[in-house]
Amino acid sequence: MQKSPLHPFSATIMAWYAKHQRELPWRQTKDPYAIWLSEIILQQTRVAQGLPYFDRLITAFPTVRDLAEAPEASLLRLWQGLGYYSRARNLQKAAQMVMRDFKGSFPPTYDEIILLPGVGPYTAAAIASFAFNEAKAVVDGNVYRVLSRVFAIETDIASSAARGVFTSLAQSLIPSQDPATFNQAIMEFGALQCTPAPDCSDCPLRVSCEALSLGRVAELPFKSKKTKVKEIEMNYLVIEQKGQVLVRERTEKGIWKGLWEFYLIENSTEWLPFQRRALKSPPVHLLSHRKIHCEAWHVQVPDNFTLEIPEGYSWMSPSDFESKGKPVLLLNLISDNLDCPILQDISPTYL
DNA sequence: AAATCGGGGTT
DNA sequence: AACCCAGATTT
Repeated sequence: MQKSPLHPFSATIMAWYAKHQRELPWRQTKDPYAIWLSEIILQQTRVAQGLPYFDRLITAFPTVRDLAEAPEASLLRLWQGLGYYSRARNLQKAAQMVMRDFKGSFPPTYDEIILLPGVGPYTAAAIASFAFNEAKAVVDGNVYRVLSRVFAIETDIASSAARGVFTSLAQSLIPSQDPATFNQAIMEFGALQCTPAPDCSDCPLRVSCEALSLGRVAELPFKSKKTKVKEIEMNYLVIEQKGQVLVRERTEKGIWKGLWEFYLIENSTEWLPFQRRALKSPPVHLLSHRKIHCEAWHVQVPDNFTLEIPEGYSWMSPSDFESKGKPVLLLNLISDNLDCPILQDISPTYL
C-alpha cells in the first residue's frame, strides 16, 4: 500500500501539538474503556469541567464491568451537575451491551463502536483512532473552526450537509501512519490556538490560513441558527412529615430524566391545607434553551394526618434523598436554605 | 431539517 | 447577553 505524502497542514499542527499539548489523564492510556468514558464526559463539555467527573467515575467504576453492574441511581448521582443526563443513562446501556454482545471486551472498530448508545460519528472516530489506531477523522466543534478558517469554508456548520463536507476534508488530511496524534492535534489546536476569538499573530498557520488573508477569521465558522430560550416556572413544595420528605424521580421525557425532585407545581397555584413557609428562591436558572424561575415553600404535615400521596411520589429520608442525583437548580435551592433543618439534612457532602 | 437536552466559562 | 464547549438522539 502506497503512502500518501503528509499534507503541510497536518505536519504543522502535529508539530505544534508535540510542543503545546496538555497532559490529560485520558491521554496517558490506551484502555478503550477509559477513553470512551472520557469522550462521553467531554461531549459539549469543557475539559476543565469534565476532569473532576472523569476522576470520580473512573475511580468508582474502574472497568466496563463495574459500570455495567452499578445501580443506575449511583451513576446519576456521580454525574450530578454535569448535565445532559441521557449521556449517563446511555453510558450504562452501552456498558451492558459491551458485556453482553461483545463478551466484555470493548469493540475495536469504528463500525462496531458506533453501534453503542450515546456514541455518534465524533465519539466513534475518537475511540477508534485513540484506542485502536484506526484512521477515522474526528469532526467536532474544534475541527469545524480550524478547517473552516484554514481552508476558508463558508458552509453553514448548522446545516446537515456540513458534517459530510468537513468529514471528507478531515479524512483527506489524516495520516494513516498516526491518525491518533492528528486527531488529538487538530482538536487541541482548536481549543488552545484557533479559538473563537484567536490571537493569530503567533499562529504557525498564519502564512497559509485563507481566512486570515481574507480577513474573515472572525466570521468563520459560519453558523446560522440560534437557539431560542423558553421561560418556564417551577414551584417546589418541600413537604415534610415525621422526618421524611415527599419526593419523586423524573421519569417522563424531557429535562432531568432520571433525577429526583421535591413536589413540583408547574405554572399553576394549587395549595395544600397546611401551614407553609416561603423559602429563599434560588437564582434564575439558565439552560441553553430554558430560563427557569423557581419559588419554593416548606410544608410541615402534622404527624397525625394521613396525607394522600400524589401519583409518582413517595416518602424518603433525607439521607436517601441526598444519595439521589438532583438538578443543580435543586442543589441551589437546598444550599440557599440551610436554615431549614430538613434541607440541611439533605445537603450534599460533596460537589 | 429542526428541536431537544445542562451547566458553566468567555467575551 | 450571546456564544461555545472532544455531540447524540428524537421529532
